[in-house]
Amino acid sequence: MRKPTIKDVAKLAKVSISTVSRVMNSPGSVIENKRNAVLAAIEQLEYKPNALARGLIYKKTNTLGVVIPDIRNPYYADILRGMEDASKRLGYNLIICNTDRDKKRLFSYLNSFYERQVDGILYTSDPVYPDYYNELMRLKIPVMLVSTHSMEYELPSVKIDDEQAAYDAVAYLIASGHRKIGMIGFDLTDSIAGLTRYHGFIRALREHDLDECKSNIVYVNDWSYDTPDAAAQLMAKCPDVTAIFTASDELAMGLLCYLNERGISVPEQISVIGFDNIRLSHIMIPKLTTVAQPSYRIGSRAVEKLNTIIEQGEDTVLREYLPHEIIVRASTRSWRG
Amino acid sequence: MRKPTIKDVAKLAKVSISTVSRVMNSPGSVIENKRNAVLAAIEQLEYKPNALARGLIYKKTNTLGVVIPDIRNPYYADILRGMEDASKRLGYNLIICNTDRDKKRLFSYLNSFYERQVDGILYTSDPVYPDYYNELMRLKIPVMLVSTHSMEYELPSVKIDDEQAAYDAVAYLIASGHRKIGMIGFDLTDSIAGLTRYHGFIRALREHDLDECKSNIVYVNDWSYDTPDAAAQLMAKCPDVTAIFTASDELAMGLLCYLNERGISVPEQISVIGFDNIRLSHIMIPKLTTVAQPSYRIGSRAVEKLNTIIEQGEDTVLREYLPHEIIVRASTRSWRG
DNA sequence: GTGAAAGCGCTAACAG
DNA sequence: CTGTTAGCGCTTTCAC
Repeated sequence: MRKPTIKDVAKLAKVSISTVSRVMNSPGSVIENKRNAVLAAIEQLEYKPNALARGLIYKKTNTLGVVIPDIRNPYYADILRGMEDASKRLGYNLIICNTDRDKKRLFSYLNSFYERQVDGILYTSDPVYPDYYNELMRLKIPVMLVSTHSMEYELPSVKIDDEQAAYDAVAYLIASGHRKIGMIGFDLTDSIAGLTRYHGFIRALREHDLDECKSNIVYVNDWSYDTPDAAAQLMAKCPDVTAIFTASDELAMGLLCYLNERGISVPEQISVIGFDNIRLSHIMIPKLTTVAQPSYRIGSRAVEKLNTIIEQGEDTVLREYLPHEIIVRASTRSWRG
Repeated sequence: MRKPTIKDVAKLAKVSISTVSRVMNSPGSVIENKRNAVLAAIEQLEYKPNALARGLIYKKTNTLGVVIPDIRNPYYADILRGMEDASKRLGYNLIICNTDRDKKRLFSYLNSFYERQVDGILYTSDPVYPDYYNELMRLKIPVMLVSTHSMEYELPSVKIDDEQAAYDAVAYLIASGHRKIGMIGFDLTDSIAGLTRYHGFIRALREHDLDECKSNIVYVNDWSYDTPDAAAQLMAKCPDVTAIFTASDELAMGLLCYLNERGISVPEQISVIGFDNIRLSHIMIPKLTTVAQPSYRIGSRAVEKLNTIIEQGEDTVLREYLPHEIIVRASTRSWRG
């Protein structure tokens, strides 16, 4: 029942283990009849090289570690899928870990990545706080920030321009004639999905002389499952809004649900624009207008970049921004002031 | 920049590498002052043992491989989350692979699992076809079937009783007074989520003398993203149904979307009951009645079972069934015949 | 108690 | 071209 090793193959093929090793790594350097004997033995024993032993020597495991807040969040699931496909293409396997944005959990996983000698780390969780950065540096393992970035530190990243994307969403609403606009955003302590999108919202308002809307905003912690509750808070705060921008499609779905229950029709009475373009957004009621992130591409691009860093030591572009796009569907309409 | 090894620690602590090894594995057997010296050296160098080297010796990698159709499917995402939490608790890491239900892709990943010496495999994809079974057996690695099972082969599994769950869903509709019932199901070639739920549907009809509804069914291949399309097909086939059972919540969401566009109100004109109880089902419009699978628990239980098989060689219960439950929300109502 | 040495499975000089 | 040998980093006898 023991798995066959290179020795077993060598014995069966009546050659030395180095010859077996050669037929696997540089077949041309082995004379044909011996090579065939080895190949036959490999076939017969169903031999497959032990990746641990190889990894020990090559100091390369072809494994990437990924830390992600929660795989159940469809936005991250899309990114992960992009990572996975690119990884398969480039010969890596992914060790995926959910951090729940918890520091202990994150550090514990990073430690495990180190021990397992992963070739690189895909960091898709939270901004990079100073102590996180230190921990990451201690590991001496290439890191790629995904859907997050850092201006303080020289860490490579792939993401969209969140500030601009939020700006575009709100500007779209304004261009459609809306003058009373609200927002459901993520906590401002989240400097990536929270603060930046808030900034985009504010900038759009200011540039269009709508400063009075500045306080029409409600925040949720991370990926709240009580999204209708956030909607309720916002509507209590500013009942007269005609359009709402949400920082995620989940939030938008909760909002849609809340408005529907209150008998407020979308988009007739209130327009809603989401963020992310998750796969379900086109079967929401009504179909959701949203700013699309190239989530899958963010994931795959991140792996590609990480791979070039692993192989070449560095990459040309440090902070890479992928284009976002507004997908107009049925949840928004123009407002006849 | 090289990672410190046990040798570095030994040198710094002025002891042999065996002593270092001992303080890590049986600290009691090392005299105190030496132990402290070693501990100090470990601290100073930030030394962490190389899991590859250890794995080579112990023949245990504390890694589990999981094959799953598509991580973007929220049902599987929930299962994965359960797996992940249990894995963390039990000291494993997960290598997650999306198969897209593609045989080549699956086999390629299984092969990679073998080479990487994973301690066990979580198989959450497709029924176990004969050639899949053979491949699995060749690996000589413990396998756990998750949300799928096999009656032909002696493979351990964790899932719900799909036939009964579907039966219960349909029986619930019937008990609510519905007599014209339709179903959107998965392809019957899918012996797990397709065939069994179809059987449950049929049995419920037969036991309640509703055989005339037997053909009110439409099938989709796997997790179709054109769920509204399937809904359209069903409504064309049997426009007079008053209740529809869908084999997944995604399908239900697509149906809800389609019905809404056609101006057919749910549940007033048509009741809808889904399957899975994904996290979003409680913010659908209307909130979805569904048969809940304990998805998270299925994932965590699977890891627990696999762990006992890995550690003890076998488990008490081979095929384990977890309870399902009907969650009544707003998408169904009783029918006054 | 502790160091020397063998070995996990494999690759990579190094001779021949 | 191919076998022998020396490791990769760590654990584990086996003597001392």
